[in-house]
Amino acid sequence: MATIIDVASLAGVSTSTVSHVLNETRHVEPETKERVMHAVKATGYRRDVLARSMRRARTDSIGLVVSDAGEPAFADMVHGVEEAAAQNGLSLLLANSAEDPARENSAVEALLDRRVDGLILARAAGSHAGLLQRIREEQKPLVLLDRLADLDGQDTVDQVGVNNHAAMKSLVEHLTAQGHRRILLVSGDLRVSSLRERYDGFLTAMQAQGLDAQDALLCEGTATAAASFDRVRPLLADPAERPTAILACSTLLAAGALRAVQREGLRVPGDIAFATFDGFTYSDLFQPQITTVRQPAFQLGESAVSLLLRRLDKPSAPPQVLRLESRIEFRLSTGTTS
Amino acid sequence: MATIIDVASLAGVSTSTVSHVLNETRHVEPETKERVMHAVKATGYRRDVLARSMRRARTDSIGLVVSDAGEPAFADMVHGVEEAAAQNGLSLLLANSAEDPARENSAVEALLDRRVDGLILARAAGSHAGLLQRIREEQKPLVLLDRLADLDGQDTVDQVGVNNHAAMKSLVEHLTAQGHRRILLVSGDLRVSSLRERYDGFLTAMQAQGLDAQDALLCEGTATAAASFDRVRPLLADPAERPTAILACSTLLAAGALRAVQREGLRVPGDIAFATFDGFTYSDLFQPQITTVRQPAFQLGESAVSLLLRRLDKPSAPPQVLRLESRIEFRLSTGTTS
DNA sequence: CTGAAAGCGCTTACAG
DNA sequence: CTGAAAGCGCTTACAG
Repeated sequence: MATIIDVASLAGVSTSTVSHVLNETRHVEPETKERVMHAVKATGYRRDVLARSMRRARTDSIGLVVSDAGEPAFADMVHGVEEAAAQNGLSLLLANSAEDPARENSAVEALLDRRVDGLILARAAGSHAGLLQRIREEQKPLVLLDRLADLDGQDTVDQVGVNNHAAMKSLVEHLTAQGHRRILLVSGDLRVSSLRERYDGFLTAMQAQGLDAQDALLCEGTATAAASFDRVRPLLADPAERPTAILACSTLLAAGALRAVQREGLRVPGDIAFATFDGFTYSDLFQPQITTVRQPAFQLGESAVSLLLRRLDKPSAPPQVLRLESRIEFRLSTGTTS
Repeated sequence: MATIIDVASLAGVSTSTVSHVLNETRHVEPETKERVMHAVKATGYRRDVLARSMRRARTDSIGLVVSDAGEPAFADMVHGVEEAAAQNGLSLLLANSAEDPARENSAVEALLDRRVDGLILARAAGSHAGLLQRIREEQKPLVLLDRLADLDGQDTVDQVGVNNHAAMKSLVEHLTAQGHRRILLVSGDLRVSSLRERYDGFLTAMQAQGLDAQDALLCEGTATAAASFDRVRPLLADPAERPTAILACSTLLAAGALRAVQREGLRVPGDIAFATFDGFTYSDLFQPQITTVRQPAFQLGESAVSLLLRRLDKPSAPPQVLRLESRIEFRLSTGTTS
């Protein structure tokens, strides 16, 4: 491989000049510049990214750690991040914590070791409190994605998520407008900020409708489809007691709850209404057609990169919290009996 | 940040010794070794990955370029690659070509520039012929994933995909056993090896059943759900002429075809049978329940990393072609009328 | 068993 | 407008 020395000697200039031409970092006589560019072509020279990064503050790469690479919503976020990164000439280093805080920590350390210019994190449930502190002490630009930090009023970190409260409010209003009073919320692991927000939003919205928490059935802490199934099924047994609507806070939880509904021989929406966050692919093609709060996952990823670029540009700018709007796809599962 | 010099002087040894202790690359007196390790702790020293990579042949990173990061099957492959890479201490650089050969080329160049130890490629439809040649001339270890190369009998590159022929054969036999003769194949872009294999497998299997190509309806070249819809719908209009079964070769194609079926007011499987490759999430929870050839996408990703590691270990080993088996989920969409 | 020193391929003050 | 040279933080022959 040709080095900058080869180019310099072929062009009859110093390596400084070659470097400055390549980086456009100081004025070079047009004629000299052209000689350099010719030498670059002739030698097939390609700048060594590693050597370059070692000298500069930047590596032109960013790191992304997601909590569950297997979930479609996160896959879409990854997609969005990749797209935006590539468009800005940044390479993307991807890691998956699989909801394991220890893996999350080592993934972050590996990325810090590789000197990524910045980090985007969709943290694991139960993410270690020290992690953000650690990244801060490394002074590494950071953007939280989807799973945000509750920084007691202080926005000390850039974040982008969806407006869970608003979406939940619309959903609850939609259900109560149709007479539903006993609504089962399958809320999942409340250490996850997005799930916590949906949970809080639910309670607030119910209260606003004059329904207190007594009216609500709450399944907290369920983290898997199997757990969701196990928790939901017993609640459906007694026709007099059972909820008239189920609201699942993630795809996994929805899958478990829906299976419970089917195992109990109930029909959606005939016997029970059903809605979910995130949801299933191509919902409109299948029965039951399920009302779904669809996150703009791809855009979340893109926005995370935007925030990061802004932070790289202006390290001291005030932190920004972005809330994108989810779109609610109303379908027959919460409509009148078909 | 502490450097190796800080560690060396604190331990009272040379940087060589520190380096050798850290890399376990030559014998060091136990006592000396301990002094070094203490100094490492005391200084909070972390080896600079960039400087290290510059001196060594390896960067402990691999590059993955997928053709469509938005597709669930590819997302699962990414997941599998990440998992296996992390387990082997490799960082993963991810890029998406979005089925654009030009983007694919620049993604590969970016990864080569970053000196990844090896590349895993799920190539774009219409991938430039020169790409593999280019990677070979860089002598960069390469594994093809899912979208394999037809190397006229010569296996000159490591590859891992699924056994498309066998899966297609089972599917066709399943359909013909139920009396289907007019089967519509929505086959997609035949430049994509996996789709080509499914197409070829279909023709072979039909022939083996004594059905010639005349009996088959073939939709080639459709690359999107919309194209699939447009091509399929007219074929369903005439009850006397229409196929009795539809076989889609990807999720996207299935979505378009299924929409066409529904728009024509046909019922699955009452009016027409339906099966697909890849398919939809949680198919068992929804109607119609669609018979699906499920790729072991995660394992494909893992296997690609295995092949790459093997290649890194033994650069001159004979290339290996891995074919994993797909699992066919038989469901009501190809069963008797429900 | 260990060290002094060259060198990987760049960037960037410093000097003119 | 350009160049000589230091230096980024390591690894690794070479030497003893």
